[in-house]
Amino acid sequence: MYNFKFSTLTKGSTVFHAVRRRILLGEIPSGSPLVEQSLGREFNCSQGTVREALLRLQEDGLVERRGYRGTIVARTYVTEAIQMAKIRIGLEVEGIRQAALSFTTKDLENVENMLDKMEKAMAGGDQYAVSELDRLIHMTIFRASNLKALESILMRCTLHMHLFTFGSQETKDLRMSPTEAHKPIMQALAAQNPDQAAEAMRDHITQVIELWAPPLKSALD
Amino acid sequence: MYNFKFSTLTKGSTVFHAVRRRILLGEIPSGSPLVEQSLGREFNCSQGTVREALLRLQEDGLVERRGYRGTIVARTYVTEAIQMAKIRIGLEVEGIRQAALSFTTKDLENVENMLDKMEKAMAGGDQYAVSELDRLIHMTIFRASNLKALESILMRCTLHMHLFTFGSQETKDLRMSPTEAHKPIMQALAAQNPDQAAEAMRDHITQVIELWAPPLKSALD
DNA sequence: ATTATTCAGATTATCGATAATGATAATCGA
DNA sequence: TCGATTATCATTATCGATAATCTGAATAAT
Repeated sequence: MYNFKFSTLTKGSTVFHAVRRRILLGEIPSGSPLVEQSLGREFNCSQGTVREALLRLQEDGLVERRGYRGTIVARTYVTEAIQMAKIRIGLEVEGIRQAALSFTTKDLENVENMLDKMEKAMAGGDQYAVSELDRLIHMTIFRASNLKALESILMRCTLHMHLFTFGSQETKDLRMSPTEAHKPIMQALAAQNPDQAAEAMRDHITQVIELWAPPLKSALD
Repeated sequence: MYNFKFSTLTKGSTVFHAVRRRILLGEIPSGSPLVEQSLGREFNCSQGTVREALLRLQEDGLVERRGYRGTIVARTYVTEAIQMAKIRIGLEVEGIRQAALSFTTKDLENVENMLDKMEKAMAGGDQYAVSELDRLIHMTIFRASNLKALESILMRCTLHMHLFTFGSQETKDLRMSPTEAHKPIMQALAAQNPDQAAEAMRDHITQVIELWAPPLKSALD
């Protein structure tokens, strides 16, 4: 009993997240092969389960599947990253504009909570948790815009930018506080002011790009 | 010998294309369930093979997979279709700008050839072939821009718009000649003129939206 | 020397069967 | 009657084994 509903990690999900984590941390460099059978052995599951995870990673743009010639970690190029950034800005700015109107106190609390966790993760030096929480916050806000079909595109762009950033430069440890960085956004959401929220979001993303991916900055007129 | 490399539809690919076709023709309406086992029986393949096809359809945004609760044909909403259209325009306009510089005579011939096939398909009343060839032409041009990672996003947007259009209104048979409709684009590509090509592409897509999806038109400032 | 051919290995693709899950209907005890 | 529990059913998730395909190296033919 106790229908605890810690449902829910299917095994495929576990593999998906584990491999995703490795890729995003750069533990498996771009272009490296991902072999279904050996991953299956490593995670104690069948090849088919790994295959499902790889298909989902492909959906996120993190791997390239090339039929009988194997699966590799996706590669990134600056020209592509620029377009990804443009799409991301367009989506998040328009998204928060919609979201601002329907954002509830509960939603705000929810995001505050994530920001707290993010602070702690940063204090603890858990780089991966930090970036995951950041994505979670942005996706949570975007979700409130009710543009479900766009979520996967947004996620793809965000992940591509992450991959590009980590692939092209070393990690910087100096970062401003997440709470501080997201404050204007939170204020605009609390005020339910769409224009203010849109501007805050645009500024925020632009700042992040400036800090983490200078090569992209110049392309964003 | 003759390594003809009609390589080759894997069985999963066959199922993928067959189901994709049905969805795009509206033979399976939005929201309908797609059951792995019964599709497997129908196509004489195993459930796992169907599953792979469904995962790929999800990547294209044509189906929603909901874990143990089944897979359904994707639904569309006007707010989402608007954003998809914006992304599509942004991508194709920027893409053809790049493509114009590297477009070869051979590429041009290739597209001309597709336009011929498209004329014939239209004469023969093969609506699906027409739309597939149109997508193929646009993707071929975009591919020349060397933005590979963006191709799946563009495809997704295009397919979403198709689904939205077919789901929300009846088929119109009156259409202008494909060759005519794409002429300004072809001329600009032949002249290798990026700005002209970009403008031609923007006009073309706008016209298509005006003709096929009026609800989207007003949202494109 | 260059081009075909063959062959071994590595890897993905497919299969058929079984387990796990979620939704709903049936049952039972207060 | 009502709420909670259990059984049933449709469907997806997973497995282990086998088939199909690709790559590259060794070999043969021109």
